[in-house]
Amino acid sequence: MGRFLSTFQGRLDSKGRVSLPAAFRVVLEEDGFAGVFLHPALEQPAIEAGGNRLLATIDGLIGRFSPYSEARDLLATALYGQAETLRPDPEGRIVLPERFKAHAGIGSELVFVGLGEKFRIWSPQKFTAHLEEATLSLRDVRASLSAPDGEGKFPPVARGT
Amino acid sequence: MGRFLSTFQGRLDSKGRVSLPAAFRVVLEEDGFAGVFLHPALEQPAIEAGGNRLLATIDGLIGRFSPYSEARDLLATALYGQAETLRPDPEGRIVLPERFKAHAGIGSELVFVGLGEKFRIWSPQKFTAHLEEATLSLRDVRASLSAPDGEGKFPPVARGT
DNA sequence: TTGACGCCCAAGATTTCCCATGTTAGCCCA
DNA sequence: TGGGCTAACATGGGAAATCTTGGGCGTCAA
Repeated sequence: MGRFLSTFQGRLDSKGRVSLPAAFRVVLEEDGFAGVFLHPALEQPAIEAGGNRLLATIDGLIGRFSPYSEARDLLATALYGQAETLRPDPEGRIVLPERFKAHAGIGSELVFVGLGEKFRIWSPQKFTAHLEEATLSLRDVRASLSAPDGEGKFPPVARGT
Repeated sequence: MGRFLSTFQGRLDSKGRVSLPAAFRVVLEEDGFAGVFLHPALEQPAIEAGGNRLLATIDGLIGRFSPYSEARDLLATALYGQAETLRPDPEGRIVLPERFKAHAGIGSELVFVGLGEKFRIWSPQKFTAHLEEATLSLRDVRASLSAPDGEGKFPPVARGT
């Protein structure tokens, strides 16, 4: 299954529309999702977006808690309540809700960054800064890859698909 | 099947009507429910609402307790006894019973918050506070996902599809 | 008669759709 | 290998369809 790869620049037109990168639209269609699912990133001033795969991840997270449990309600509020599904117009453009633009500090320009099963939308400046920081942290991760298990800042974790 | 997603603002007009967000009406129709089912939230000053799926969840919850058990009576009283089914007018508006508005502290403005299989109706102020709490616990969950087993507010969960 | 409620109609404001125009990238052929 | 040609994309706007809101009426019931 295709992945979201590479980064693309975009600009909001006078009506607030941006076209999703064609490469990303292809992945979304493969994924069989009619539209894009978006939610604010937890720890970053960015928007996360994706299709069914992303949605399934979230469903999985919420679905572990039983209905009417406190944990479930809180998670659903933070994830579903802040999320949005947008349908691109026939040309593949979407309009970002004001709330998202505010969270990500997006003005008239933005950047789409592929992360494999999902992608992020950033303001160019914020992304540049984030990238720099990420590059630094990456060294630590890399170091932990070659260190014996259990050492390093990033403990290795088992992962499923 | 569609989910209730995102949050919407609403306002009561001079007759006490609010329009249900169009996106939510679509989900309710898909769900095949003629109207909206509402009941006061158990732990929060908010109203919970939904369609057949919500009803099924409630049935399941109550069904777990044996007939004539105290727990069952309590739940049934709280969930069914306080509930109400409203039918939107041709424009998709409903009138909230006074009792609900009182429970949720709703004045003339309110917020609809999608939670997947159901949605909640809050007073804007109360919701803002609740959202903050929800966001914090989401961070905890995220932390517990990457933390060593057994730590964090939320129990560790297995990963993988 | 008065008030609550349901239905109908009428704007206004958005959002969605449709079409037209630059641009870019890839391709074919001389 | 250079020069078009064509197909896909990204854009810009205008037109049409939706949604949200605010009232007007008529009905039913207290």
